[in-house]
Amino acid sequence: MPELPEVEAVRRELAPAMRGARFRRVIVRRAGLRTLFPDRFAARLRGRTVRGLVRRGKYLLADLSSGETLLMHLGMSGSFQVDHPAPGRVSIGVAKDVGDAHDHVVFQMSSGATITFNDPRRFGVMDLVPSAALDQHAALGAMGPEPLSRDFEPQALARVCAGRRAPIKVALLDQRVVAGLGNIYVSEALHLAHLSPRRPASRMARPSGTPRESAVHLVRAIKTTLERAIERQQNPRYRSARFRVYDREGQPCVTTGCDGAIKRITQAGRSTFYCPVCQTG
DNA sequence: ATTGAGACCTGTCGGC
DNA sequence: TGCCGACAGGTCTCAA
Repeated sequence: MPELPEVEAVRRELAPAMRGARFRRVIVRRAGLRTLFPDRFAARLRGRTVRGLVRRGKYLLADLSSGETLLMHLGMSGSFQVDHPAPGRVSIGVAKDVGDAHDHVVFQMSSGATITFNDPRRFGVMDLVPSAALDQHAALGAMGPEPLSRDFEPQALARVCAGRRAPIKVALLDQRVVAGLGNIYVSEALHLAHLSPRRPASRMARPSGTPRESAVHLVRAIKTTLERAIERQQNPRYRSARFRVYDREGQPCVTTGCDGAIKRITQAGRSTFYCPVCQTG
C-alpha cells in the first residue's frame, strides 16, 4: 500500500512515539534483509534520540542525535505497528518474543512504545546515513520535488519532462520527476486530469519550453489526488474507499457525463488503468 | 541519455 | 483440495 499518502499516514502515527524518544533497545530479527543493513545497525541506534521524523517522497527520515539519519522505506509490503504500554501496567522491558514471521525489526523506545517493522516481501529498506550526506544518497539526492510543495509547479514539470519519449504514466513513476507517486496514484491523477497515460511526457512542454495547459491540469490533479488520499487516510472509515480507475477494469467511468468503461493496459511492465473516452488530453 | 526487461521476495487469487 | 501461473502498491541494475 505504500505510496506518498500511506507513507505520510505512517509518519503521523510514528512521530508521537519516536520524536524526542531514545532507542532503548533495537532487535533485528532477520539479518541479511535484502536491504543491506549496515554493520552494527542496532548498536548504532541504541541510546540515540530521535530529533524529528520527516517524509521525503516514499522515504521516512528519522534525524538522530548521533548526526546520522535513519532512513526507512516500506517497499511494496512494509508496515509499522506501534504498541503503547497498557495504561496502569508496568512495562517489564522485554521485547515481544513471539511475532509474525515477517516482523524484521523492533524498536523499543524510551517513550514506552514498541515499534515493529513487518515486511513479507522484503523490498523495504532501513539504512543509516550521515545526516550531512543525505543529498549524496543515490535515491534521495536525485529525487524530484515534493508534489505538495510550491516547488512542484507546471514549469518544473514541463522542464523535467522535456525530451522524454516515455509516456507520461511511466515518467511520473520516476521518482526523479516528482517524488512519492506510485502505480495507483499516477493512474488516479491522470484520470482526474483527463489526460491519456500514453501521451508522451515531452508534450507537457511546448517546443519553446513553456508548460502546456496539460501540465497545469496535471500538477493540479496530482496535488488534489494526494491531498484527498491523505485526508482519507485519517478516517479509517474511508481508507478502503474505491479508486476512480485503479483496479476497476471494465467498470463504468466515474466522470460526470462520461459513459466509458475503465480499461487496463501494460506500460513498462506495470498495469495502467484509464478511461479511453474521457482521458484524451 | 533514456528505456525496457529482469531481478529481488512472498503472498494471494483464479483457473484447471 | 491441490497445484500452477499470473500478478501485486517499489526500485535497482544491466543491456540495448
